[in-house]
Amino acid sequence: MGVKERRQREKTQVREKILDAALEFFAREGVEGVTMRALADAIEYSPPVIYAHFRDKDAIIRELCNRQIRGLAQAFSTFGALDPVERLRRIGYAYTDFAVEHPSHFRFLFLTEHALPDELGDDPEQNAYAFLKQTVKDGLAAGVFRAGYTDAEEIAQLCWGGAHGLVALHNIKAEASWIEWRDARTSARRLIDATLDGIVKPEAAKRAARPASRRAPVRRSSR
Amino acid sequence: MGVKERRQREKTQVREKILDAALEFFAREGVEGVTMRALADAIEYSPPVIYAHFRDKDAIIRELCNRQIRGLAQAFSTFGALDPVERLRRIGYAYTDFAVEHPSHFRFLFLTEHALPDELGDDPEQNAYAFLKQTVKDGLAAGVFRAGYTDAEEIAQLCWGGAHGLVALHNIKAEASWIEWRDARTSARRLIDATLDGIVKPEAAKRAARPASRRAPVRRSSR
DNA sequence: CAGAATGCCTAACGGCGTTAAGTATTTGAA
DNA sequence: TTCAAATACTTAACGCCGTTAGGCATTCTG
Repeated sequence: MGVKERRQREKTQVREKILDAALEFFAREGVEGVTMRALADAIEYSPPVIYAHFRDKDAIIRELCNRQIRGLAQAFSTFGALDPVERLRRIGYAYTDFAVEHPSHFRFLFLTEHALPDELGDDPEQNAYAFLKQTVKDGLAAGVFRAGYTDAEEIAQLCWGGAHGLVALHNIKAEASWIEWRDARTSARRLIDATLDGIVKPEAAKRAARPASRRAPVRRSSR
Repeated sequence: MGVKERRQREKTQVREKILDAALEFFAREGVEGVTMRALADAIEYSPPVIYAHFRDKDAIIRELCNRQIRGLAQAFSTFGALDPVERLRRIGYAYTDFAVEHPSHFRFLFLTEHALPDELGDDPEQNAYAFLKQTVKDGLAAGVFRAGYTDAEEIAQLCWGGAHGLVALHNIKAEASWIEWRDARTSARRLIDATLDGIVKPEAAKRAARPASRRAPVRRSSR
């Protein structure tokens, strides 16, 4: 009796259709471009069908964002073998790249408040932060930070904040004509470098591997 | 014939009542807590009356925010006599203090996209940015920045981004239980100090006056 | 005192997320 | 094969929202 299996398969297919349609609207027009009625139109069902697959609209967006940020968290983990300072740098770069490449996802995840998922354990966003914090702890153990920086939690927050600021502003104020925006990727990297220079000891920064590719020109323009 | 005057006076009184009520809702619940119907209830008029005073809801919020940020821009201008580096530091501190003290205003101004006012000339937000840029130019003229920092616009954006990041995250993620937030004011100051250390030459940082009050404990907790 | 202008209201429009209620269709067992 | 139960899906609605149309008083102007 493959009935159950077929039904399950059909159900996940519809679920994927919803997510596909949602992603298209979301990437193009942000969270406000995703409406349940437009979604229903796109998948050729009536609106209530969506609620058989997702608790509410927020759950759809969160699923989209979690899928993207999972990749970011995985990228973080590939930096595990590097020197702590260089690892921090790479984490920052990956974060700002994510912000520039997925502005809608970034906005939803880090520029708006939204209810947390029920299952807190395996939230990729949380994992990424935990990885950052672990990196800071490794750095503390290696004594790379300047005098006065002893609290891992605080240092992690400083690093996150340092990487976050510029891409956040760029995301929100990209249309402001009174700012002559520079390339967001390049500026973000410069800010991360400067912040790290301000936090870590000079000799630790020197000690960290600095491959030439790190300062190579970025691929695309900022918008 | 004081009729016109009286009418004008009555009109501005109603306008102020709208703004007062809006500020109360806005400060407590953010932009979503301000609804035209609730506003109408509060001022004891029907909703359409509001449209005789403001083009739309956005204009109300913008007026509230402009009033607050005007104070910030004025605070900036009092730093004009200081050494450029110290001026940058004070600008950053004032910015993050504003973010912590007026979270709803800060969120609307710097964490969400919204239409710009028609009159671009005297936008305080724009003025504040212009002041920051001028300070950077003064710093460039005094040669305080490290090698590689030559673009005033970019440096201004780095400074803004450096101050912005942590308070922005704190504003949006204050409820996230997986972050053990440190005091936002203190952390923001540390991040600003670190970023400046990374951008300006060490001797220029030393040269800048560093009053003891700058590192004094802040007045209130972060929320 | 007529006519114009103003102030203010009720009612509605079209949008949103979400839910209730009902009707087909499909399923699994008697 | 028949029949009840479960499932899939629909239309219609609820209660919000920002905003606007239309109309009734009141007030001002000449």
